[in-house]
Amino acid sequence: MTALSDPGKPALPLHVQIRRDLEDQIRSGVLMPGQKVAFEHELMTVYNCSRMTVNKAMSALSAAGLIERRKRAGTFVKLPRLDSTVIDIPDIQIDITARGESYGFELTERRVRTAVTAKERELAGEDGRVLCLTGLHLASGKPLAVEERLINLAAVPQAEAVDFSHMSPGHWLLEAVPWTQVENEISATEADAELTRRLGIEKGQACLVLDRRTWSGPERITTVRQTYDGTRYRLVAHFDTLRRSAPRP
Amino acid sequence: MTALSDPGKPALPLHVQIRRDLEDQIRSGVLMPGQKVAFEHELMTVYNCSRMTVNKAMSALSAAGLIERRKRAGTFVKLPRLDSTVIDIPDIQIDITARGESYGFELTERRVRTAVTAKERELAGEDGRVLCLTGLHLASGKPLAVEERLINLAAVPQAEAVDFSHMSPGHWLLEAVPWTQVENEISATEADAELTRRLGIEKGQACLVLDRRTWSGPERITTVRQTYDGTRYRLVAHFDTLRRSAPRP
DNA sequence: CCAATGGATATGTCTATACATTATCAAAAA
DNA sequence: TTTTTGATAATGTATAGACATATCCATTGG
Repeated sequence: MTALSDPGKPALPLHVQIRRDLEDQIRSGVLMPGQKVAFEHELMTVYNCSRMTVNKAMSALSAAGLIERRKRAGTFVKLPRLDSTVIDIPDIQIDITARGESYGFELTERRVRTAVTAKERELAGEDGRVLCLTGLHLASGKPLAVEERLINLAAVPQAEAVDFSHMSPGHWLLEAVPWTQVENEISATEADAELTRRLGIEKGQACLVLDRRTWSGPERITTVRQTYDGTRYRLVAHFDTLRRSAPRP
Repeated sequence: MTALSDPGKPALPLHVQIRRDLEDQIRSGVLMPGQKVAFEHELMTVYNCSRMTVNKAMSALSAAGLIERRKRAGTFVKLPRLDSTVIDIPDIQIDITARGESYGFELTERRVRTAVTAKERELAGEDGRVLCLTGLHLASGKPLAVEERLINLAAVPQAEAVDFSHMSPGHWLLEAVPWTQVENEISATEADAELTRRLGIEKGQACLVLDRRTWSGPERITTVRQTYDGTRYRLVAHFDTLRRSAPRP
């Protein structure tokens, strides 16, 4: 067995290597925002490769928003903007189990009805049928979040036959019905009487609210509001500019 | 003047056109998650171009996470995951003016001190000097958010000379000191006595909290907590899977 | 002194080709 | 039947060259 290449380094493609090198220089501060990056023909000689290979690396960084390229002038590290960063909003069940707690779901109410409220009609249209589910997400046995969900039965007819009494509808939907678009909204609210009772928290406590609407193509799938106990759980968003670029292995 | 090409359509590059077409098909539901996308050689004949051009379009979509490519098998629309979506968290000043309200900042407290608390030491290190600013963001003259900020004077010495009495420190920093990394955290809290007084809201009201830490290369720049009035302002996050792909003009 | 012009240059796009890599499928061997 | 083997087909990577496009910069003309 001759070791032609280190098995730990499975011969990373050259354009990936170039991209990584530049990324590292930006991340470490060797290349600061506004500073000029080497020309393509310079990197060509450094890496001893063709311009297309350098171009592929640079184009990827440009698409990721890390650098800016101007004809004749050259390439520069981009001044980052504070908007458009990446955030993780995981499925609540996955999130809870990931932090080592046991997950449970408890269905409180289940109704099938014709769309009447504005919210329901936005989802299912005039006279569409809607599955209304209300339940509780439990972390280590304790209530963590209240969920109020509407499912468009025209788009997901098989949902009507599913027993959600101990299964997270969101988790089921995630696997059963692939979506193509999502809209989320994060807000804060004060716990009203009902939240107080259902989450077992004090009246008036701050809660984090996550509203989510999903589509599958042109069709609306579901609308959900998850209200979290603000003290026990924080909908933590952890992000980082360079994550816009491809993740490392 | 012969109209070789519509001036409204400035001859979009072919690989961009191909990417857009596929994006549109995914967005509209013509191509559903899991479904097979045409082979490269098929798109070659459709668009009458070389394989490299098709490959560029497909690679971009793959990098954006919209499709999955498997050798020999082909290309498929990816099943979306609920995490890692794109969110806009704009600078508060820009955000307020963008929604047509007038913006104002009012400095409440300004101190230069040696790092003593854990938070300060995390920013400036042992015995580092820190600029502590506390202020109020005003939208249309009314308090909207309280800001508590620490600036690492070792990294940003020029901040000590700046008059922040009516200027948002965050906005100044954004232009004065380019950063390379950010970490954010969103949480909810109940308004305590001080928040109640400073924001002019009722005691116990729910507030949205945004904690942010920025780096410039290996160096820490600033730590800030912005606490928003939960009723008047919602830190609204609006996102969409396909935004991972490049934005449209 | 300022404006217009044009050349030089770096990036953008595209082609045609080559070979590498890998998963699939079918035929051959056990 | 099960396993192995090998051909095949798809993507992945890389090349060299060509032309397009935008813009910086110096030279020229007013």
